[in-house]
Amino acid sequence: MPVDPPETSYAVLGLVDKKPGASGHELARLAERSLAYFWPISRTLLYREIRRLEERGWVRGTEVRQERLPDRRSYTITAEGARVLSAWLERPGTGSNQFRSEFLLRFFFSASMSGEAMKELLADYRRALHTTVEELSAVADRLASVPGARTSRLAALHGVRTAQARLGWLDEVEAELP
Amino acid sequence: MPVDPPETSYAVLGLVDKKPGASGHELARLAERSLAYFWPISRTLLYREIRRLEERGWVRGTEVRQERLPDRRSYTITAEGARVLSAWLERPGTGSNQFRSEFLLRFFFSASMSGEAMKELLADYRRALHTTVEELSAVADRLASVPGARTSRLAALHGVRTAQARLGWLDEVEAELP
DNA sequence: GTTCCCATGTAACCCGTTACATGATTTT
DNA sequence: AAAATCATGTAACGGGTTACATGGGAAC
Repeated sequence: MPVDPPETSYAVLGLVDKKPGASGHELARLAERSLAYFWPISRTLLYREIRRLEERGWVRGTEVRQERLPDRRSYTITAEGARVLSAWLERPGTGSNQFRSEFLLRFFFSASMSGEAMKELLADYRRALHTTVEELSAVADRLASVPGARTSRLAALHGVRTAQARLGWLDEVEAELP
Repeated sequence: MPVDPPETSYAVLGLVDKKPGASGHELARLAERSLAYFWPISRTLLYREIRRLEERGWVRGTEVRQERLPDRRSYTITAEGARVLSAWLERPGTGSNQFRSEFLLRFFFSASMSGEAMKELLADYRRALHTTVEELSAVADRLASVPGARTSRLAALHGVRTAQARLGWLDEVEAELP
């Protein structure tokens, strides 16, 4: 275990804090519906992080026997975990944004591409952006009527605005290309 | 060496193709000025990739003795490398976009943040976006007068439009928050 | 005399992904 | 009979980062 936990640890800690008593399975589903758009955490990684949080004493897990369903481990944040989470939130971040776009990589080298491949490249990107706009708009709309979900809704809106701007960029590009 | 090369291999291959005869050092600088915004490649990683491209026979490196400056290795794409690069460009991509925003992660959990920390979080983000807009606008402007740099210029513009949209989002957020 | 540029690497680390594994219960 | 849901993991891999290393020439 590294001395300095990765940001993902705080992400999972935050999830446990947000949904006390949740199981790994439930946290994974929550992550998939929320964090996934700006901080993806695969199921396997999430289980590993939970284990580490428990080792550090930031969350406590208790075995819960269930009748029909398989047994589950239920997690709650500890007092120390809450302190650590709060300290992380107050501390200014590094502002790191990692962004890797396969589309832009191909587009950057597209000079020697055939016209057909170029058209497909742009069309695929447009489709993907369109899907994003629809998905995230739906999320934002749903969250509009959920109390206490303001930042979640705004985070979704961040994705919507980003995708919309890129659709606009695509229009600019297609107007310019032959 | 894995059977299937990572996208970064093609990125470096593309760079060698774009700038024949360049050294690792030069390629690293080129990557820093161009790819870095949407496909960052650290210097160390780039040197490793070049070596692998050479092992695969996609680029050929020749030692160049220099007088005043240290010796350098100059790289050129091979016929097979050109075929592979072209095939990669024609082949439809997976459309993968990896995006991880430390800002959004903190923002998502900002419910329990102090007002001060919240203000700082937003201010930092605004500053970073502002810097991006200025940097990339300058790049795009410069490339406007460079022949054959259309896609490079448009790639920069993609970043500008994205950052502008996020600044607009910040306005929305600040209008809504107390 | 310190700092910047050229130039190329090695070593260690670890975060995150993918594939594999198991098994009961409920729904279609 | 098949597929989805609940539930939790292990193992292997590798892409990418960071720190460390060296050394000459030029510029300030």
